[in-house]
Amino acid sequence: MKRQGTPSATLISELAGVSKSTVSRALAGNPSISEATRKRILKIAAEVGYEPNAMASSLVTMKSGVLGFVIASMENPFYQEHIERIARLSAEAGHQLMLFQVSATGDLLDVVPAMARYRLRGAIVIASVNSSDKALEQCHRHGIPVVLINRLANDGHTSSVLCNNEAGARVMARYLIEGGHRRIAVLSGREGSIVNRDRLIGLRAVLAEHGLTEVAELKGEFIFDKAYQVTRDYLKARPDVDAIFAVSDLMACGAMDAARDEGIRVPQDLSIVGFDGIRPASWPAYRLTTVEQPAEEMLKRAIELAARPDTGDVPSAEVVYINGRLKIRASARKPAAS
Amino acid sequence: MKRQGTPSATLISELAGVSKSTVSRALAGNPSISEATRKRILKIAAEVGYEPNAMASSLVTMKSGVLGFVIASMENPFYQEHIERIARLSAEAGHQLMLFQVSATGDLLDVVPAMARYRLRGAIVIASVNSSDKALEQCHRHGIPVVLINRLANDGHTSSVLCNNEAGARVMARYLIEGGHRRIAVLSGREGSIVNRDRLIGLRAVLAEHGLTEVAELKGEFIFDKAYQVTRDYLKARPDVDAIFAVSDLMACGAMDAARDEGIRVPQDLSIVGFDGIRPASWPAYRLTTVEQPAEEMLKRAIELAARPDTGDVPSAEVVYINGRLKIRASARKPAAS
DNA sequence: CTGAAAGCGCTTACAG
DNA sequence: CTGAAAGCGCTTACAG
Repeated sequence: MKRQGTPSATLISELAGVSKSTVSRALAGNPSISEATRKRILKIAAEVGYEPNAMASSLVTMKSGVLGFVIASMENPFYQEHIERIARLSAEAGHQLMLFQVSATGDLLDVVPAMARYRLRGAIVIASVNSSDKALEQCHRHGIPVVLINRLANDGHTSSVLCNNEAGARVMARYLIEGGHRRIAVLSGREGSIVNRDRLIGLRAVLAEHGLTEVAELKGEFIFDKAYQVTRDYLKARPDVDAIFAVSDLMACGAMDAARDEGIRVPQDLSIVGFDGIRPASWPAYRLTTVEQPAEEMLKRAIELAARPDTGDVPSAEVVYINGRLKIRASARKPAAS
Repeated sequence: MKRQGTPSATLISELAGVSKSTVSRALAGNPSISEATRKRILKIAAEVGYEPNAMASSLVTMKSGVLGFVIASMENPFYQEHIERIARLSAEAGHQLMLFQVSATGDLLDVVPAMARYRLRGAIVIASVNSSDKALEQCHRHGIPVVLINRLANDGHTSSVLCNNEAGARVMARYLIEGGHRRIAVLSGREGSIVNRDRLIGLRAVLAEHGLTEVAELKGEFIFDKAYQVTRDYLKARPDVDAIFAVSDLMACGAMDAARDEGIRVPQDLSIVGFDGIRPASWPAYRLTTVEQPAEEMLKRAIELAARPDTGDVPSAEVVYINGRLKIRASARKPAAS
């Protein structure tokens, strides 16, 4: 009368007339079990709908199949768009994904206790969540490898996967120059963000090679409305500007809307480019020329690093950069065909 | 030499010189523990960074604090945008969220085994994942209450939370009529979708009250590109149409882009409205008049239903409808001020 | 107010 | 090829 709820290995073993050790082995595909018994056990398990309790397994094996994915309340749709992708990739790699959300003003530290309670195999943290050294150190103490997306840590044990933001910005800057643009303004993101920093560095390096500097820095803070407003204010005075290099697609879209509302044609009067590869950037309203982050590869690598088998000896942190890809659409004047 | 890894209750008990029962009680806030011992235990626990193993707890308490969130690879950004919201709401309700992703051509059935292995407390399934009767029945057998978002099941145990799509469509239709629109085309979604069905029903009911029917049905299948193309083809012939009622914001944005590319001004020449409340709909490129789904309330209710305490006796399925809200922006001609 | 014991559902040496 | 036993880290009656 005990087993009224979910079937357990014990139930199957009774039904099959074997020990629960055998049931466990049969379901795990242990080759030491005879074909006949395995078949019988599998059949019975299927009939009663038995699935081994993952919590119990992980308790005894001392390893978890659960990866944490830490997100922040974010304005940038880039990560939102890839949530399915990371869920799919984790599943393919044999892991489950558990979501942790930290508020815009919070810190990774807020969710470390929960992460620890679930004894995560590893965790992936997106750039927009504040990750204090203390939080990172606690993760390490809890034995949870963490990998940061588009962000760097300087402790010895936190890995990072980044789009090669500087290189991508260089490619874009060169494209702009080849297109004949000389007076380039930059629409920048939040200070202190490594994404913002590296993309600016890339742009400025190329400008410098050509004896140029940006004609203006508009501070969009990675926020759509802010980007719209600051761009609109800037354009109102009809400045002598060729192109706006936005540090993110979201801001580029805001800038394009500002131009439209000012009656400025893109790209005839002004080129606008972005970085990221968000969906709306491809819509006819924008047709944004941009550098696409290699999301699939980045996430795949992040999962590998987060789930890296625990080889006793300290696996030193890895930092991997993956190149983005220039996506030419219609928001920037193109180089003359050669 | 055993406890080298993550601290356990046993470690704390040794450090504090008490039994692990006491440790467990102290951390659970059991009032039978004296202030002094509790303080001491809490202090030690904090020092070594002890967090009780959630897997072990759920094993003995036989209850899980984990909710499943089942998503599909989807074109519609509506749910993507609310992933943070549901993560936050779950956390506030004391649950963790585990993500399950089923492919566009797959079925909920694909992830039921995984859901079962983790002995989920409950699961929330968004409209775009195919949920066969068989999948739903298996969830029931596994004791996992499932709640469907914007979709209905006809078995007796699956709950649903829906935006009141029909009522919302009625409100919008009336608004259009009051604005003087008489020749209204509809840009519809996928057949068989209850969202599509109910929104069409609402629209048509109001049209009928005014002796009208739609002047055309454009099939957008809930896909941006499709909506753009079908609308553009339709508008090319300069049909005599007042307004396009799009069954989703995403399609409305596609339709607006089509109008723009055809040189048709919105709303001067043509009104276009949507339904959902996605972010880009609020951007200056669109300024879309729409009906916003009450996502916060819907998700909150869904979480409550999915986490409903298991009261032995079968909790019959609940179906809750929540009204959307008309959001007036600039994509539709407004009724004359009265 | 606290502890010893049993048990949740598994896996894995250790025997045979 | 299979089983009995121990144990993963907890919680919870049951005693005291």
